[in-house]
Amino acid sequence: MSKGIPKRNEDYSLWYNELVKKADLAENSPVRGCMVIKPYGYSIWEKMQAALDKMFKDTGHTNAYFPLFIPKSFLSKEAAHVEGFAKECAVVTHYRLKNAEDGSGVIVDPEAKLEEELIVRPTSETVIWSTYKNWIQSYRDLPLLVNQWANVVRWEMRTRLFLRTTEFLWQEGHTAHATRQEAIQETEQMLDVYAQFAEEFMAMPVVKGIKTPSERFAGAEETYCIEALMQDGKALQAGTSHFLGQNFAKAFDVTFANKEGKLDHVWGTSWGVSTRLMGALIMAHSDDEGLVLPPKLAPIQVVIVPIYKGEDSYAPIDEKAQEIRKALLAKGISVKYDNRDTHKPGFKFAEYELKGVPVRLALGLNDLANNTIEIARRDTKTKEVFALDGNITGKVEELLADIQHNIYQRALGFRAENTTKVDTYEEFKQLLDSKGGFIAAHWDETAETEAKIKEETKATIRCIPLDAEAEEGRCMVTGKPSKRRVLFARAY
RNA sequence: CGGGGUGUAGCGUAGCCCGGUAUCGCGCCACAUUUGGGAUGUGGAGGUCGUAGGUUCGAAUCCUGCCACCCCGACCA
Repeated sequence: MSKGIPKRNEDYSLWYNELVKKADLAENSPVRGCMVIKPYGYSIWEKMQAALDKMFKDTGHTNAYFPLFIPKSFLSKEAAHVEGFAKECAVVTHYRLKNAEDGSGVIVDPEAKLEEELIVRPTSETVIWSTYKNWIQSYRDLPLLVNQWANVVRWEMRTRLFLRTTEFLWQEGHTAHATRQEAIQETEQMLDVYAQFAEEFMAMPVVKGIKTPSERFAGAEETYCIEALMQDGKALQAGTSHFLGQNFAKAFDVTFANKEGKLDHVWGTSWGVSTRLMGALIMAHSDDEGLVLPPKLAPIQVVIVPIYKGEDSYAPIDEKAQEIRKALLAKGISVKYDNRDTHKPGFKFAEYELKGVPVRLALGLNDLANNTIEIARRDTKTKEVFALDGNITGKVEELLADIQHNIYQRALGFRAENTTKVDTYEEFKQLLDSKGGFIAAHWDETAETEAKIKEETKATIRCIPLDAEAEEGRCMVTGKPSKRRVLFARAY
């Protein structure tokens, strides 16, 4: 491992790419746009999964698994849906390889052509709704609350580790309801779950809002989202929850008999977050020394580094360190005791900073003599000497909680500083090119104006915030009346 | 998918213009001395120069196709 990573303020995207690789989160695979998620990176994803999965279960959902392949014909059932995904689908056309006759290797066997091509799922609405048709007959079968953890493939033109990969991991919830109102409530509930997860676990503040019609999910009647602000002033869509209306139910003819015995189409929702959250997590908190992980998602919450001179001094230090390690483990804290004698302490310090371990304990001969331990925290990079006759596990628990809180507050402060109200288009453009961030401005609610702004400034309407206050104003571009401000930003 | 750039050991690179089988640093292995912020010395291992062709007596070097990565556009979780 070479020393250091590029500086954030010199080249943000280079900093990001190098950090992902140097911190052992992921690397590129031989196939364009696909990544290998390395054990350390995957551990973080597993923690995210565990927390989200519990939240889904707590709100009444259960997991299931639907197939990777979708018959091509399914994609054409919901018009807007095809429109949205057709351009980025991977297609399976054959099922067999054979040795080339000239010995040059394997080739696709032309005789093994599929009658109907299979699409590698870009999302699962179509397979799932075609299945739901058989699962739902009566209002007694509703609501149907299912989630799946899966991989999906979207043939994106331009990819970036975690932020946009050809294949990515995600969860997709797909629910069916008897009434419009209930489906909308579900959509909103899951948006709240995402927002709560982002803020509580990722320590990342988000804005809850609604997408404009042009940014809406293909096949949805309404798309809700959570939007986060990254350190370079760009926005990142961190999760979406869609109210599908009866679109998919109609496309796949999913009906139910209501209490009056009348047939009606069911109302649907779908909602998802992906490994893109890893990118959000990295960009929300990390610095020039490496990752800064929120304690609630850090695979290693505490690292203990023994510092000794010669074999003789190791035994007593080891004994004390083991004792502390066990005490922390007993409190449910994940601890790594790094007693490798192949690396010096300074090397280890730098390495755990790169990997974002929230708390570091260093224990040496001086500490043994004084009955103390050195405690360093990653978020502020400060150190203190703690007397071991105090409650070390309590101290660490407190510190972990404080770090979690502190990085959230820091990100919240950053967002506040980088959210600006703007009333003129000139000011808007100027701000985008200087500090960026979220810009709250009036808009005339037309797709034309939205497109014009996007074309001229590359900024998009991230969302119409749910908590946007009613405020009479005039569209900054056309001067037409507007009832509230919407949130603009350049985005990932 | 269009424009630009890059690809040499695990990582970062020199060599390429002006063809003669590869430089340096980090890392790796062994031993010794080290260990409170990325250790030092000595010795050693590791490369079909992204890939497939072509030109040539000879290709990392020149030409062509392909693959991947980075940047800019169009597309997007």
